[in-house]
Amino acid sequence: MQDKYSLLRQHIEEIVSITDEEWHFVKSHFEFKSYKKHQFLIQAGQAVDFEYWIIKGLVKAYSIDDKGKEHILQFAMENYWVSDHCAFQHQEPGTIFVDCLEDSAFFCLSLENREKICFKVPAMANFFRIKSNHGYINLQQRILSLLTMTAESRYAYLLNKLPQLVQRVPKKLIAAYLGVSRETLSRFNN
Amino acid sequence: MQDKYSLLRQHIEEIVSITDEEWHFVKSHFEFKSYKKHQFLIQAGQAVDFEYWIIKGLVKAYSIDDKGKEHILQFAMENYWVSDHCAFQHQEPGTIFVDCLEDSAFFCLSLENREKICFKVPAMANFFRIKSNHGYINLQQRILSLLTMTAESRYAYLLNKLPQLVQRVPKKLIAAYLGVSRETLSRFNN
DNA sequence: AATTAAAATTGATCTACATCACATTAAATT
DNA sequence: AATTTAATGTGATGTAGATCAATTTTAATT
Repeated sequence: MQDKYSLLRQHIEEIVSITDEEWHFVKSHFEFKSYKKHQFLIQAGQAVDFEYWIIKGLVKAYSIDDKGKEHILQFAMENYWVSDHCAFQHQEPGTIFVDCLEDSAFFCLSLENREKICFKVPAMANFFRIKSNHGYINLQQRILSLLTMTAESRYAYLLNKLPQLVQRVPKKLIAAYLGVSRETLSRFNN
Repeated sequence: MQDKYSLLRQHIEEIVSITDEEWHFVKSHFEFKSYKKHQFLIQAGQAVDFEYWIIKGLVKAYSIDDKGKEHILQFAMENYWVSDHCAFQHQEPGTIFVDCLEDSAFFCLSLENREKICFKVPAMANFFRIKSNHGYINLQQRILSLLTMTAESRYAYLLNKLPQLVQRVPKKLIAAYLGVSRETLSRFNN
């Protein structure tokens, strides 16, 4: 049964162990969806129904400022989790956009279902705790990079850390992620 | 029994419910410590033994760049959690400093003890999961503020969000938190 | 209270990076 | 293959904020 569900179970069992019975329960709370390139998972102003675990594909999460400029909060690809976590958590209208840079497939988890599985299956509470902790650590490092590094060294750092991402994504989006204009990025090294 | 331990229990029970028995178990895994102003909880290059829950006081978590300049990752006061989470999680030498801006008191939790209580008391796994999630959301908002706002509007935003912090802390540290020089900060508004 | 040290202000100058404008190249779409 | 659309590159110029330097104000410490 090497179907798409088994990928999710593998992802979970890299962090915690769950029994077949628990997995059966957990599995039933996820919903599969797939989207084409350019389609939106989340739009500012609208309800945020899910957190998305990415089976396949690549998305960007971003906000648009008053001048219409795009600022990228996150790129998310296979095995990443993405949502407008703030709006999702508080069940408020979203403030950011999430759309697909490639055709993509997801397992979707509602807030209600997430809380159900976390309180019914303790291992899942630990799974999300540990995942969330890793996410927190990553964001702290990004904040430090924004405070301490020049745009050019942030670019060098990203090239080193996620070379495949820089290949997979137009440079103007890399610029919007690094907090630099695309013109300036284009003037950096090679 | 309105001692310092009851504050911690209150803090936990704002998020999840635990029985007296569970609390007894949890409580025994925390260690109380207090530090004077200017003392270090964590220093770059040294082991990071704990996560700290702040009972009383105020600390800053920061890194020092190659030019000796200080960049503040976090201010933490009563009811906040603070550590070098990255080093703590991986049990590696720290890369940041955490020191006290005021005389402070803490409950300290080792990694081993954190995992023990999370796997023994499911409610605690949920407590840390939910706390970590909130932290993640806050950091995302800070990243967006660094990407989208000018230094001046970041300052206005902070003044509005945490006015008491801005009172409690020298402005040059506020500058180091916002990612702006103290001279520039001093030229803003009122 | 006196002394020392730290914090905040203010001016002058410098620089990393933004913005604007337009040319070039590459990738979608018909 | 031809046409449209998006991505990238490059020069010229502008600006938010940095850095340097010196002064004033405020807070610690003896």
